[in-house]
Amino acid sequence: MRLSKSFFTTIKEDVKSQDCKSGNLLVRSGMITKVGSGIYTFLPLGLKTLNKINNIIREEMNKAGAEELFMPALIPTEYYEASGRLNGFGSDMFRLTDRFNRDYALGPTHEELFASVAKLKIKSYKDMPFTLYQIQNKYRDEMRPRYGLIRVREFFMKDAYSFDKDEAGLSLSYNKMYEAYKRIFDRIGVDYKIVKADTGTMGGSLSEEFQAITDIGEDVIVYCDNCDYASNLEVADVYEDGLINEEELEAKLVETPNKKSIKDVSEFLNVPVTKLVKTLIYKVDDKLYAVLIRGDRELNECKLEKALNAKHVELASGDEVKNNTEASIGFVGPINMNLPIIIDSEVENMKNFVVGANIIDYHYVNVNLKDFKYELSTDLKQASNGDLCPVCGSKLLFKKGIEIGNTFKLGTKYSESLDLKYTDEDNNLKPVVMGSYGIGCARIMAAVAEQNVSEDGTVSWPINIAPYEVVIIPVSMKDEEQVKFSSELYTKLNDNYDVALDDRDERAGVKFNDADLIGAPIKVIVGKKLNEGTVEVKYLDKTSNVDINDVYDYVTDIIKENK
RNA sequence: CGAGAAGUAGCACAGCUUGGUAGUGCACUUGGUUUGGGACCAAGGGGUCGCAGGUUCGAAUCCUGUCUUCUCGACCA
Repeated sequence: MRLSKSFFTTIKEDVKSQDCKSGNLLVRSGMITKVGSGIYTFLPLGLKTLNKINNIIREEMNKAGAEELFMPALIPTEYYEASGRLNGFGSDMFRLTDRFNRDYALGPTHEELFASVAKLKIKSYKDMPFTLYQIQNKYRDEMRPRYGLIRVREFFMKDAYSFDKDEAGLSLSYNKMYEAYKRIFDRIGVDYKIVKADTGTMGGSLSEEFQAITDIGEDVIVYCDNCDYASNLEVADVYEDGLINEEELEAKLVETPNKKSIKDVSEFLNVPVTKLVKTLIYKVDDKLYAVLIRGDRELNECKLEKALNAKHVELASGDEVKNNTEASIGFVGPINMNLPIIIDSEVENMKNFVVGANIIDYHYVNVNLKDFKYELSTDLKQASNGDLCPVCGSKLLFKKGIEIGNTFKLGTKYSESLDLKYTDEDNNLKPVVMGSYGIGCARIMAAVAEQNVSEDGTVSWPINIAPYEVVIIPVSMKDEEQVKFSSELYTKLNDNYDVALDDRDERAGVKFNDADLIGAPIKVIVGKKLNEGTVEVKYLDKTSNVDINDVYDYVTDIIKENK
């Protein structure tokens, strides 16, 4: 593209409307522009990158045997009624009515429609497996859109579903998508980690997320450098201390005046915090529970929610604790507790520990499991700094990530609620076994930008998704030789590559700055040294003087090597 | 949804307290000088001050309502 003839517009200063580096860069470089809260237009430059991302996704999906289709965003609400999710989405779903007062939604997700499409084909076990996908807009009425393209209300998503007759088939389909996802993200050039993730309230047996590593990530990922272990914090396992071999003593009441915190009690009684067990009163869907966990641990609310199959959990207020136990915060404990008790599995391995006495200003020491009854023991620990890898025992590391992809073994949850069944070899009706696979297309763009923005607010795009692979800059448009050479090189390169020729009648500084803003990985600067027979080629941070007869090969070699 | 803040030219802002008919920088137009990292000088163009109502001789400014946007929190298949 000749920039003089292009819809190309950049903004010199930071924009106030953006709250992160990538949003600022994307707006300043003229790739996107904001229309409303969480709603964006993709300008020609931005659409080039988005299309490149989408093409890579398409190529790899097709290679993996998935077939593309296209569904509407405007969906009659009957589809969501049938699956029972109309209320589940609540106000996250954009709803509207037509002129006859019929109800519609802007689809937040398309499980229902995929299932109804699959029904067209699936009658017998012989009709599977197959995988369908689309790249389409999704609509979610987010409470608070933010971070440029990262949390928006209308967004592009590649969603795919696999349909199999059994778990074994699902595993094969799943692995194909998993491998395709790795190739997609590798080709795009995003820095990512694959982590174990929450299977949510939707059930399903395995969920893995592809997380782009950035500081503005909304998820925390936990990983190990020594082995492959990586997990979303929500479900991260922690290395658990084993059974303590101690003779069980008799529980004893001790006075601990005004010692409420774990630290205070530990110091006052002179016992290590790992000998303490704290009792947290949680409100789980309006029902109160006492939850026990070792003194130095934090509780993972996501795990608690799952363990109790609850919709919402929160710590009970001070008043709620007072009104429902014999004590107040700091002194509640499992003995003489009238609320149901849940314990973290690690507590099972402890002996002679300290707990609140359920009497203000008292604790029990030498407490053992036999001293109280509990309903459930399960892993409730939040991984935190200093914890060890549950697989190899090395130190766990933490980073923030943005979810850019998700692969999920859904199983039969949806096929059952959506009545998607087939006849098997023995003439029995069985639910189809499904997998779901999503990618946030434009979110990748934001994540990559976030990862590659430099201090001065410019960017260098990975070559496979750069809007332009090469920018050619004739330094002076008054120099006929520069103009001529640039134009010839442009014509030659542009046949096979995506090239911008900055033939605008601008000062060199303006062109250099704009080139940095649009982030072309290769810059060819045609300047003074042209009459000595060389031009400058800048790739990443390296600048080389290249003979004008070799430039074409030099540039094409860089592209070929890095694609 | 709770708490807070802001809407004035394409962008970033001042003016508002103390009402008198709109301003600065960038961008834009024209002319000139410049020309390897966002040039300079000069002259211009562009705004029903978010919207609606009220007070007043007179409202960007005061009052009421409303819409939108942003920040923090809660929420997030």
